[in-house]
Amino acid sequence: MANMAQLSTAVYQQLRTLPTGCVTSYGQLALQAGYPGYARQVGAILRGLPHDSDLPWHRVLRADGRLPFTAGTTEFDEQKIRLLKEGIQVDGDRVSRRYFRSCAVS
DNA sequence: ATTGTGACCCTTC
DNA sequence: TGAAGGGCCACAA
Repeated sequence: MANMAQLSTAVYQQLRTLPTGCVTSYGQLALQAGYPGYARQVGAILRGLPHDSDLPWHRVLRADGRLPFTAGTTEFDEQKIRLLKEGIQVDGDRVSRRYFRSCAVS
């Protein structure tokens, strides 16, 4: 089990540290927040974010690098635009893995 | 108590 | 690369 209240808090805090130009996955985010195995709940949390939130929700993708929304939907376009605006190359409905959290030099 | 439902993930072909 | 199958966990009905 887990206290969802602090899970969301931990997730918010963790997400806040994700630098511009970097992306991560739901699973990684959950892990870094201290809740391994809670990827789905992370999704549920982001789903509940107000549309005008300051948090970089768009930097969270699936583990395989694809966007979580079906191509064509407004949500999909919104996220894609935000990513491109940060200089993250989006190829169709996915992003190259090198953008994943090791923004550090390679 | 059971069942279905996700902005999910991983291992194996 | 990509599909399939199974695992995962909180929540609502």
